[in-house]
Amino acid sequence: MLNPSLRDPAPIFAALGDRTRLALLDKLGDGQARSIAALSSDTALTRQAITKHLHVLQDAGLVASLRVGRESRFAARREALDEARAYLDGVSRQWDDTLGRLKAFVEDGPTG
Amino acid sequence: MLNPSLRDPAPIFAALGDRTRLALLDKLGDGQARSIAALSSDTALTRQAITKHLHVLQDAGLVASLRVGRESRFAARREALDEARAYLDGVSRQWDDTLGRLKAFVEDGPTG
DNA sequence: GAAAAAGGCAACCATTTAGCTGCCTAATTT
DNA sequence: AAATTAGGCAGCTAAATGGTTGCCTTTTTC
Repeated sequence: MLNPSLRDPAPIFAALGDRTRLALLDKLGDGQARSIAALSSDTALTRQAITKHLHVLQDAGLVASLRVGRESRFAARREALDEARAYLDGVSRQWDDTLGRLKAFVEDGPTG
Repeated sequence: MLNPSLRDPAPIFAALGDRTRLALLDKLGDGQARSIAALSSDTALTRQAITKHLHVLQDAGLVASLRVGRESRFAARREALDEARAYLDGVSRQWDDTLGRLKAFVEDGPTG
């Protein structure tokens, strides 16, 4: 098995697998915590749709939220992102060792 | 906007967002091309389920297939993986610059 | 040439997902 | 205290997802 890491990275990738959510992470990328209203303005989607996406990101650990007065502020979290990166780096490292055979697949047809 | 890369990385992440598919990529990680039958053995799932997953991976560019005689051989592809890695690295680099503010969010509450 | 192995195709089902609307509560603002 | 703003909660719908079974074609093998 490749990555014997403790958590299953699939939910993190699943959370990243949506344009709207990637855009939200992009907005939060400056480190500012933002309210749902702030994150919903300048989108075509409704506040509730954005709220759902934020919860998906939060369940995956990619953002954290904090209630402040009447608003809920969301901010990006490094940890889950780093898990995803570490996983992909592990896969990439494994594939590095076998590039020759992959090349052979393309040029000469599969050998396995 | 963060990554002005040509393709939308969301479909790649979506393809990675499933345990079964990550396991398939893991199996293909040694560079050997494998038939659907080979990839379906030792799974609890049916051949057809595995076939569907392989097509999801193929649509995302993470694997390539080649018909050889009566079998379809699948092999891992670097390109899509590298796109995903490059995207996450870009996000990570952006977040690096703002770690101080993220820290402040955790310790002192959000400031935005 | 018959049997077995590999796999494509289609239909079906249950669950999840992505979005909406409507309504209610809780803070702020005026 | 009334109006506004932020957002939670519930219910609904359409489409996508993950899985199944059944059947057919093609290629090997015996």
